[in-house]
Amino acid sequence: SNPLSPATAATQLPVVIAPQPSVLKSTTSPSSSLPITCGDAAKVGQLVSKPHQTVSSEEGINLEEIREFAKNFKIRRLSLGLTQTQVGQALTATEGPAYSQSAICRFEKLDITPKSAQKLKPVLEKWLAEAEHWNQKGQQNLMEFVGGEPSKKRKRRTSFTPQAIEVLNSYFEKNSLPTGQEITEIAKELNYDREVVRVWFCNRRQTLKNTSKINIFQIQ
Amino acid sequence: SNPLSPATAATQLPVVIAPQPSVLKSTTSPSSSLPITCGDAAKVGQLVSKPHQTVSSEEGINLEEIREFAKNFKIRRLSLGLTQTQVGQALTATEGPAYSQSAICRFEKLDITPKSAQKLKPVLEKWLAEAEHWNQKGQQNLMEFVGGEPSKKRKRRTSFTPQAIEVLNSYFEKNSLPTGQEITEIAKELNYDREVVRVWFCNRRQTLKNTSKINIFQIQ
DNA sequence: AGCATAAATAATAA
DNA sequence: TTATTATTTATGCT
Repeated sequence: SNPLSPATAATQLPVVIAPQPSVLKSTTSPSSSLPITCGDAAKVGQLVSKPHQTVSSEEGINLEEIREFAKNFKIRRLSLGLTQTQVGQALTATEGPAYSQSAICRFEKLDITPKSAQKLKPVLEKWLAEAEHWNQKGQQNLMEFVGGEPSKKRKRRTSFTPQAIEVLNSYFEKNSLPTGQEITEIAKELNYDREVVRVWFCNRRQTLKNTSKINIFQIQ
Repeated sequence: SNPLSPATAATQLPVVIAPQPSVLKSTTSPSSSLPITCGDAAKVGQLVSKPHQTVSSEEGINLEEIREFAKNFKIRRLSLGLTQTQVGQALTATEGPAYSQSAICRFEKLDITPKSAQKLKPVLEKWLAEAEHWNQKGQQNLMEFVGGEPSKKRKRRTSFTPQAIEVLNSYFEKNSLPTGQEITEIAKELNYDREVVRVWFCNRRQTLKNTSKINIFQIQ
């Protein structure tokens, strides 16, 4: 199976979120002493903080339920290793109109009206459950479901221009351990500091080492 | 009590992390087909991917156990709403020498030697358990334990005037990487917070990079 | 309704 | 490790 998920029966430390887990980011700041303007478009995050009003009067919406879901949604999303952007894009692809990163963000923060939240909740719930289902079958399946690149590598930090990197890489391919003389020449050609080029090769070798984690013979 | 933790008995959707949760970020890219140079200082992330070697031969270290812990550590940390920086700072305060954000990052990514990981694991385990304990008693207690501000609010988003942006851009054109001294002067001239100006340059460099990246065909 | 981008967080070159 | 870049999240705005 997935090399990232070996055959050990269960996690050694089963992660069970505490009965009353904290909000991931204390975004719904409880210390906010601003008066709740329960006017035309009060947000869930505001309403739910009112102790006795857990059900939106007009709509018959269980705000408490939504709040719990929003909280759990974030944790489950993170457990799957997904970003708000990924969720938004995937939803846009599968569910129809458009779900921007902003929309996911605002849902998680409950910075939306109860009506919007109520509408969005089942969509997210269904999608997340499906995503978790695919994840069971391996990370690759999840990423396929999400629609992102299966293994989009994080771009390496660099202060070099793309052109320079291309040249450096071509040199590196030929010889990953250039001599001092060669380094000097490359630096001159690219018009970079010699020391910078030397360090680039060091880090490049380092990266190679660190990224060559997977045994090529190990078919998942 | 805490307005964030109302009296509802339990979470409606108890978040139980799946038996085999995925790594949060797919950092250990499985597609890498580079040969493993099992040299002097193989990292846990490297070693653990070798199917039959779950125990480091020399050290008697259970790599699989460490990997599971690292994975769960991240999820549990996020569930508590803590950042790597917070963990590092708190550990530095309570446990002694120094645990930087980078150190936590590297542990979670297992970009460290088994020996280091083995040494760090119990420290993190103990600390995290304690943090979870305090969290049970309310978010405030957790934040107190962590030592950070109870509810550090996100800075309000700054709106630059068009004039200010014009000036900033002209500076950026001349030098996209101003020194601390220069930043201070620019901030003073424009009457903006120094930090705000610094971040503006960071983001501006980012934007430039992202837009100039479009025409790169590095399709392998 | 969502884009553009400021701010915050994580990863990594030095 | 430490500074800085890369990435993600959050929000001002229209």
